[in-house]
Amino acid sequence: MTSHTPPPQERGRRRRATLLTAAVELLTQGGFAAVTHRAVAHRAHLPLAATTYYFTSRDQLLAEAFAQLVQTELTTLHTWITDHGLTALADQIATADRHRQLGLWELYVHAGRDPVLQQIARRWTDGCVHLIAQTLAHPPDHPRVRLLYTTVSALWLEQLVEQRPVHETRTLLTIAIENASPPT
Amino acid sequence: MTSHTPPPQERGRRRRATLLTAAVELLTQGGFAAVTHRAVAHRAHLPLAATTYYFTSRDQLLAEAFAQLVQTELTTLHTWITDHGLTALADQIATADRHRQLGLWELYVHAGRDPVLQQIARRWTDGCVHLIAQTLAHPPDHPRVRLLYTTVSALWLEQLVEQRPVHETRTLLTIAIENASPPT
DNA sequence: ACTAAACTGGTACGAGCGTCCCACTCCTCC
DNA sequence: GGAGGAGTGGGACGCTCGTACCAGTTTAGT
Repeated sequence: MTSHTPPPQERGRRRRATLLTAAVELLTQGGFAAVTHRAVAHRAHLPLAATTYYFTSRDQLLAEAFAQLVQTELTTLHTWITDHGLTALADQIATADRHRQLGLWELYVHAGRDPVLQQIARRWTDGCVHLIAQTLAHPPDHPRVRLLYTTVSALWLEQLVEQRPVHETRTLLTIAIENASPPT
Repeated sequence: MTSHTPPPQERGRRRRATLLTAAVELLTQGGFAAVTHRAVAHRAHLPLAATTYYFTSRDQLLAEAFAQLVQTELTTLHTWITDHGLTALADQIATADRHRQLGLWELYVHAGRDPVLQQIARRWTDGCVHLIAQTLAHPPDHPRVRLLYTTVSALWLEQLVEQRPVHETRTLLTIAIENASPPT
């Protein structure tokens, strides 16, 4: 199994999914280095060899975990924004599972060194931009939308890493959204 | 030597510095995981045991390397901005050593999991904000300055990781700077 | 000149890693 | 119901890692 062809049997597919979930969980808890074959297998309650049976290499496992993480994160963000609006994002950032987010960013930065991951990283950015454009009812390729996303993501990362008081982030976020909504 | 007291002898201090430089270089080339005792020692042309003699642990070595990296990066940025101005930053980002920058960001994200590194990360942000405030002749605690820094850093990271066309980054950067300079 | 501390460098240890191997069992399809 | 592929799981290999050890050498202070 060199490429990614899903296992033909039902149980195999389930096992593969279990491993992937375990990998994502480990990634979001201990970051990057925590995703080892043994740790994944142990967490999934499967023997070690299952990891190499369903994934050709650790890199492939990580890439798929990243893709899945991005996917779920996008849908989570989508429902949150439609429910609470953009400005309340600061609270979402403060509330959300820190380690999960850190794992996501860790992989994002790592994507700079790996073309496969880079593609997934772009998909993430595009997804977020699309999401914001939808919320603001702007065309998705509008530079201001693009800029707003960039700013929001940076605020997010900064809050995540440096853990400054939340109200600062909220203030900055408000200004950023104002900037993105030019005189109508 | 549990804490960080500089070696009393001249040669010792030189060796310690050599090791630190080697660690920074490795960090900027292979990222994070590349900074092992053996790799550092080999690069510094010193025996393995020198690393554990001058640094209590790998964590300490990494922390000091991060601090040094932040320091030099800040001064580099300072001279570049005073020479070429803020808008030309996009070119700087495109020109600069990608791996070096990636290493820096890698550690930045990792700082979210480590209080010691977190402090250094804050110092970095504060330094950059101070720098931008100086350039724009604004008070350093002005929210717009703070926001501009955040946006710039995000553009920087995005360009670094996703490697999109540079002119996009330049466009966004220009808008961001406009936003930060309100109607005077 | 002598002593104590700083320093040196080769080596060893135990652990964890990715990956591979292989005898075995189960399932599916003819 | 038998063959063959899919799946299973225990173990092993070769490697690198952080760290510790220690006999020896250099240096600084008296």
